[in-house]
Amino acid sequence: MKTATRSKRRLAGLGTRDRLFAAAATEFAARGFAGANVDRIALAARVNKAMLYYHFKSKAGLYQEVLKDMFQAVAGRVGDAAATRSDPAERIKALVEAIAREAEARPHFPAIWLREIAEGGGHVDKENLGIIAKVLGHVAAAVQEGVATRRFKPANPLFIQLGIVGPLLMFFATAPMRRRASQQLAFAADLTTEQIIAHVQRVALLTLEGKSA
Amino acid sequence: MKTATRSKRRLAGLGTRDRLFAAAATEFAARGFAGANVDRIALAARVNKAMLYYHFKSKAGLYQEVLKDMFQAVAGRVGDAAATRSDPAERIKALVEAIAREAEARPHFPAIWLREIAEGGGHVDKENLGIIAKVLGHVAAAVQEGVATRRFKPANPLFIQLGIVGPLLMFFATAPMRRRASQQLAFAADLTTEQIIAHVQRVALLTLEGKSA
DNA sequence: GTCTATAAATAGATAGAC
DNA sequence: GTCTATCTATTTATAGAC
Repeated sequence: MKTATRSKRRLAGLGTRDRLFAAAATEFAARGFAGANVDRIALAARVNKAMLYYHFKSKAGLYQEVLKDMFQAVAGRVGDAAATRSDPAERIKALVEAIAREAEARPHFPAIWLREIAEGGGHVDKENLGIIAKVLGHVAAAVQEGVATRRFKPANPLFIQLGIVGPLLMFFATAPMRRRASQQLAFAADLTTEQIIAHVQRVALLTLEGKSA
Repeated sequence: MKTATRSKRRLAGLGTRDRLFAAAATEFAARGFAGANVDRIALAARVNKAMLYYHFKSKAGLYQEVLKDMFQAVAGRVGDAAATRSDPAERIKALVEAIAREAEARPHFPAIWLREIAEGGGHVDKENLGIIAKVLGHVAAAVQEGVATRRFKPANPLFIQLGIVGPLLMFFATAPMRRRASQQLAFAADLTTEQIIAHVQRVALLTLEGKSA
């Protein structure tokens, strides 16, 4: 199926504002904020460019909406996952799955997040920074409780977080590149979300439960 | 020390071409290819803008030089590390350290690499793609040998690679963000390269040696 | 190799009609 | 809410003198 067709289908039934939003998320993920082009966004949304300014005020305003939506969605899913498990190990596993599922639900999320990291969080306002800190807080709490009950060895929560988010973001973001090189790299082809989830969960728990250095 | 002073010191003694190159690497890392500005690069290099075109032909040409230098340096260091160890576990550890040391030596490397991943490798030409594949090949070879001698459990080399590169890139790239939030996040402050190296080495070996799923 | 001046294109944003 | 036409600023790139 051609890209235009796929994007047409994804846009079907959405109102003008939502179509602009969806097209913008894709454009920002593919090209970054500076590389994104409002003409292209409007074209992809099949909406007049002026509507973009009518609904979002500016390119920057549109980007902020995309960022906010993304962070809130991730934090929401992670918060739910953490709230419904009491066992620290189960909670870590649920956190991993929550992040991975969100990357599936919002395909623009990994690329945009990687770019924000590369940028040093330049576009991340205080509200979004708080959301990120909350996610890290969930990880830290699970680690701390596991350590308190001797189920985990002491570990820096940031390292645990990096060991979860880093591989997940890279896995999803490299999907197009891997597809392109799949002829040469057999083991890099046809990997599923389930597989990466299981792997990252296993690594996280081995790290927390395994013998220390 | 102010930024201007630091950059002035870093540029001291370099020729025009090298100063442009150094300034460009910093600019591309901070803003990405699209966000980078040739006027700003020339200003930071304290060189006339026309010299940029004289030496590099275009903004894109300059970026390609930076990319090529970066990939070759990483691949070189990783290749050396792999060549001088026979034990698979030692080789994995050496690979981790090689990548981390390169991130220290070329501070622009993590951000640029993260951006290229986010972009789906759009600027990565065939030569550079080959270099990346070679690094992944070193990881795959070490994994395979370890499995053959029963020291490692079977594992997908790509997942091992993601578990090494993902956390390392994130660690170095988030350094500025972490510094900004260090008041709120005690455990995220004052982490050293040695610590992240030791951690990633440990995780990689636990993953390869630990009990499977 | 170095610089000034400027061409040429791109792209964000808005006015104003409907 | 929607669209056309256009303004304006920015920015890559080059011509040509020294």
